[in-house]
Amino acid sequence: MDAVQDEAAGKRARGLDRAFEILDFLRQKRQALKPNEIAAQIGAPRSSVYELVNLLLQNGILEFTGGEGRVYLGRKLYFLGAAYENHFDFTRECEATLEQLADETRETAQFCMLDGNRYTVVRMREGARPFRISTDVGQSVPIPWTASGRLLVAHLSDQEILNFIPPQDFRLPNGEWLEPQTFIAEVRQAEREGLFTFNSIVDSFTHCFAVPVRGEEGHAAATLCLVTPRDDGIANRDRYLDCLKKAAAGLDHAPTRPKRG
Amino acid sequence: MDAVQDEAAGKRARGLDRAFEILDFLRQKRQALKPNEIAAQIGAPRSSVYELVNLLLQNGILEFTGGEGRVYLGRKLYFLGAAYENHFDFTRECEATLEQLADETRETAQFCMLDGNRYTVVRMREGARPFRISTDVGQSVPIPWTASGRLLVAHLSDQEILNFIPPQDFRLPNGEWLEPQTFIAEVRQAEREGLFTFNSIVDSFTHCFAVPVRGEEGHAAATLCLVTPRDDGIANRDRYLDCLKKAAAGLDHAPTRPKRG
DNA sequence: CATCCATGTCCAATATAACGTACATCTGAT
DNA sequence: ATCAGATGTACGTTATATTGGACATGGATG
Repeated sequence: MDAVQDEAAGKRARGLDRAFEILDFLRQKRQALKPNEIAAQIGAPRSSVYELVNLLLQNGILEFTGGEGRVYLGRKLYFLGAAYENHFDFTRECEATLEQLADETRETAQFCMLDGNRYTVVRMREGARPFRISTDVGQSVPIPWTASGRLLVAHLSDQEILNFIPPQDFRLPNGEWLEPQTFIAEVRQAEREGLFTFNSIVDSFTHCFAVPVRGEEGHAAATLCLVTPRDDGIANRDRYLDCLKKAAAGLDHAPTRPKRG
Repeated sequence: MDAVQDEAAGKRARGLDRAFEILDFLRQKRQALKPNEIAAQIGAPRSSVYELVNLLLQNGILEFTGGEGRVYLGRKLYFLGAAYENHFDFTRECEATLEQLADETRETAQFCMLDGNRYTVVRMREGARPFRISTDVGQSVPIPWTASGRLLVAHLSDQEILNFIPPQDFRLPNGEWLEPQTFIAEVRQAEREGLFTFNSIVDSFTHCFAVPVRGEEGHAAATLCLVTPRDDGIANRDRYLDCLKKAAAGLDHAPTRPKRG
């Protein structure tokens, strides 16, 4: 379930890698955990985890919270993240764009990016009739499960895509197997059309629309999405896509443009 | 100028510590740097820095940006920081409070916290007549230079304060030496009164007001501040302090209250 | 009471990470 | 052309970080 980067068996893990594995794990769990639980759930030696957790605590990267020795992500990470956000200043424009999209369509609008080799919703604006959205902000999910995923890897070659996406991520949440070649065909189609839409794979009642937000290098640095009830989505398809494209045009080149420097 | 944590000379540094030293350094500089520059400026072996930078790049903790092999904080840090912000959900209330403060006083309002053993402005709302504020958001500065600093260490014993604050931080920006005992006396006074105000040490034309925002443990987890022209500040002292105290009361216990869990 | 498990600490063995040094380019100055 | 500095790479040495396992504790269970 974890440990994607284990190259060979029986090798010692580097402290740095384990440390960030711990941080990522806490982010996924979204709750404070005891060092012991962390060790057990990520399959790392307990003594190593205790050592690393203590180091991270000293650095303010982790913090005690929730009692009983539980730890969670620390304030220092917030400061570092804020510095990133400040440098690549996309938040303000992004927020305004989502607002406008939600106003125009009354549907749920999302701003999405890659998180390593997975997909994540960076910001979301709920629509007029909020329903239970299947993926929360900050949760990272397999790329093939999402419409945006087709766009976010479109700049890679077929082989690079296969190397990039963990093989098990082609197993869909309903248990079905998505042929990588099928996925790649959809990627190429999405690339040509500059959009991708489908009935959600993750749930059974929504339709998803995604368009690319292009960064400095010209490929999709992010996506804008609408998540709609299936009937609504199909009925308003053209209008929704129009709104999305206009919105994306306003953000293009912005997500990777530094404010200064 | 750096390397506060060097215990004994001639010792090897731990990779993790160096890594976070690099991250913190980039945050301070607020710009992309070449690995070589980083090594030179933090006084670390070049080969070590190159190795660590490459590791951090692989993890998405650092990113290439600015060309010429320059690196800066990466997207992964943004995600981790967002998870922290989501867990300790203070941003929304904080933003609203600063807005209100700025409206009521027309002065610059700040929300400040400790960053390790230094002070940093987490969020700021500019007042009606924006002047050049001496400390930007995200820059960390010595605790003794700030009004908030008196409040943020008030829960520590005298000895703990002396151990906590790096000795060189008692050297003020104008070159004067602030006696630690004088500082501690001010801390105790601030603790009794539940506020601290003074003419800024950092510049020569502002007056600073600070009140504590109390966290779960009952001590100052953060502060709210007003930075005003000296005349204005002295003329409106009582009203400003009133606004600050009301605002802080609205945030009390909030900064460390988890949204869930 | 005896057992079991979860939790945390301590310690020695050894795989390896951090470091110094040498080397290869490239650029600009003299 | 020659030199000096800045930048990045490669590699062997050695200090040490990672690890497994022993040990201690406390709560729950039978």
